[in-house]
Amino acid sequence: MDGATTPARGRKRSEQTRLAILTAAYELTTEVGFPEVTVEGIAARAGSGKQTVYRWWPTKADVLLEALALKADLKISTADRGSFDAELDAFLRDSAALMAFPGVAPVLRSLMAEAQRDADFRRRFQDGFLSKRRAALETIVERAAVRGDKPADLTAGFTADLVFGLIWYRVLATDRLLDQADITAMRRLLNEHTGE
Amino acid sequence: MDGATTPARGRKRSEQTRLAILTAAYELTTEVGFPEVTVEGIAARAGSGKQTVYRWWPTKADVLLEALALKADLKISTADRGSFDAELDAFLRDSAALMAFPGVAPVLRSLMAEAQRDADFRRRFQDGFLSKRRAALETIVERAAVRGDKPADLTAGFTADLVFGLIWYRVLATDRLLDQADITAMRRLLNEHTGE
Amino acid sequence: MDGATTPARGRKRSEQTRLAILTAAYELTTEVGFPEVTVEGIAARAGSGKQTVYRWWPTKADVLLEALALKADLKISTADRGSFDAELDAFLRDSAALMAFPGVAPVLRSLMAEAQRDADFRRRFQDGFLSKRRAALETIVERAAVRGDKPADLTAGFTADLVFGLIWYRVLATDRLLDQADITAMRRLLNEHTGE
Amino acid sequence: MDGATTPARGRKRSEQTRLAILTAAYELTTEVGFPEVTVEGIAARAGSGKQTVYRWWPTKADVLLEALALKADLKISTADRGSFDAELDAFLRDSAALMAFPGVAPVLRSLMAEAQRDADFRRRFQDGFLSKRRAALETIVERAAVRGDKPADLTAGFTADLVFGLIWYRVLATDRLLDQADITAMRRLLNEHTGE
DNA sequence: AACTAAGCGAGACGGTACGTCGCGTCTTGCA
DNA sequence: TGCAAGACGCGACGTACCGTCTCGCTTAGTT
Repeated sequence: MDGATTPARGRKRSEQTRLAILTAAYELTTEVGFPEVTVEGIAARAGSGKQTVYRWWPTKADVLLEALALKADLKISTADRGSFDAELDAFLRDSAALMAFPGVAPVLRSLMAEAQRDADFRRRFQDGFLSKRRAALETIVERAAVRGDKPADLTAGFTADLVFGLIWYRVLATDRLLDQADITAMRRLLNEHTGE
Repeated sequence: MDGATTPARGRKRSEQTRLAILTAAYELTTEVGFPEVTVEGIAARAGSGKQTVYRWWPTKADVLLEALALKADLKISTADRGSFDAELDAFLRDSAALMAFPGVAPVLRSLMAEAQRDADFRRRFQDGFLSKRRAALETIVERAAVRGDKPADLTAGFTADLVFGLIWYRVLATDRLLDQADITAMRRLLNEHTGE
Repeated sequence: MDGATTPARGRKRSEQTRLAILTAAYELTTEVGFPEVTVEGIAARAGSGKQTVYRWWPTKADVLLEALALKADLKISTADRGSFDAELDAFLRDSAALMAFPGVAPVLRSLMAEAQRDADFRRRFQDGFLSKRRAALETIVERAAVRGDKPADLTAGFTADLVFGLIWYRVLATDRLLDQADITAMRRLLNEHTGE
Repeated sequence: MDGATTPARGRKRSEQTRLAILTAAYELTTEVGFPEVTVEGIAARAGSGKQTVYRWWPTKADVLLEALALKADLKISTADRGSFDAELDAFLRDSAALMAFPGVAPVLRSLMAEAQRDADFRRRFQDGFLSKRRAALETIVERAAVRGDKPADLTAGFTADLVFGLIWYRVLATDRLLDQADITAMRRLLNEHTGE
């Protein structure tokens, strides 16, 4: 119900243009870097008018946030793997793989940067990206709690802060991404006193 | 010795102007937020010319980086407190206090954001801020290793990534700062298997 | 035919803004003098953006050159009056009247000065103003030649140099404009040996 | 008397620096054109400080006005040659020669342009250059009046306006200098009705 | 088939800040 | 006191994008 939202008169939104804009934004960002990307530049490369960009996205960061979903596989498996450690391992591997996907790390760094500058986008970035990933990890921790193999004194929230803290700090403040050693160290740290 | 530096001809740099610019930049940032701060605005409030700002700092972020040292006490105690846990506790308290200092959290968020946009500033931010704090924490971990109360399988680098990851992720991605519970949780996590 | 000109897409140029800019430029020049006029000032008074000025005119001198055509009647009568002397008289009176029109003398002095500084504007000033007036005077001389009452050994070009030389030298190097005595002297000089 | 004007204490003005500045100004003007010449540029080329330029000359145009006297022979012969025509001929040849001297025409055009922009310099340019040459020509005309071979109805002033008008209009508004034909035409014009 | 919305590419518009340039003034230390 | 060096306050430059606003055209329903 509530389907009475005006029966959609006039010309329909062009899906082709939408994709052209998202692609242009993503490519431009990888080529010249986010700060050099302009709405004018996106529109020019996409062969669209500026107005068309502004009609559907409030800022260029929002274009990129949507482009990310188009370009990279953002799905994280939260399937039950029998043990907390196995699921944590899968989660960390998935996250590392996402970061290693071409163009993803620079885009995410730019979006996190933009979230510091624009409070409105910050909220959209949290809702559209950050909290989805957080929810996945918290699901794993909570399932471990039910199952009984969760480290005794870790809350889901603190665990998420730790894990995402590591991932983000690496990409934002250092020039290294997560490697196998990091994943191993994190698993050992979070598992060692499980049974205590 | 070392006398090869030109004997300083011409008018000397005005220390008064330097302080006025740093103060103006810091105040403006707390008042209107970093993105709204302009070099023109800084110069206007400081009663200086734009050129004077550009003569000594490459970007407004660099002004703010230097202003931070002026406004906030950036010293972290790395004094030997007898145990790893005591020193970690002091470090975390110091860090939490710094973040809670008026204006510091917004400024640091802005500088980290800027470091994502400007590769040159990124390096200056790392050298002038990030690596100094990292070095302090690594000192603590290494002293613990010598002393023998360091958690067995933690390297200094990974420990730093974990600790700073938590601190930065909190301020960048959430709206909460470190509290006593976080400090306790982190200490317990890093100490529990010390003797194992 | 001649339809090869692109069919004019996008928003059209605002005639209202064009007039506002021309008027602002002319008024500012009479109020504070050409060197104190800035493109910023013109745009501000016209209520336009600087870019709009730069989009249509290469320099502030070009704005003024066009404003001149708007503000002052630049038409010179070259109608056949029966005799060279009568037409020369009319031409000199018209020229003196133009120079006496409010604001015109300062504007023309400024444009001639600018033509010395900027070789590109020099050409536009010649094409858009100087050679038009020259052509008018040369028309008069050539008609006199046909009619037979032209001073024997004066070419059209030299006559133009003499007449415009007098007019311009007066306004540029002295502080007096042409008066009736000057017009009489010039007519006598150029007519006396007509029949010889 | 009045010799009590302080016996000149302190270091004396450096004649070497004065010449270096005048030469630098003249050369720069011929090389890059007056508008591109800056006081900073003059000082840099002369190996002096900006302050030294400002101490002795109010504007760069004044430097150039003085440099002109240094670089070009500004003397005009007003010697009695027996007839008005002979003296006029000499005057016109001298003037044409001056204009043809390397660098002089561009410099004079620039100074005349500057005189339109700066009322104070205008006066100094008139006193230091224009009226000197005018005086020379008026001397010739007045001597002719005494001698009795002056064109009957020409005043000295109007004659000067005509002659200088021609010379200046040519250099300011056209791209041709005076040639032999012009001199001949002018002589014929001003002499033909001498005996009437 | 005609009418009425909307979407669209194009591009002009009012703004605002950029980073640079040159102005003319003011130390600073040496001659 | 003159001078070279050079920092300073100031203000305009011409450019780049911002986000908004026509403009004429295209694409769909709705009458």
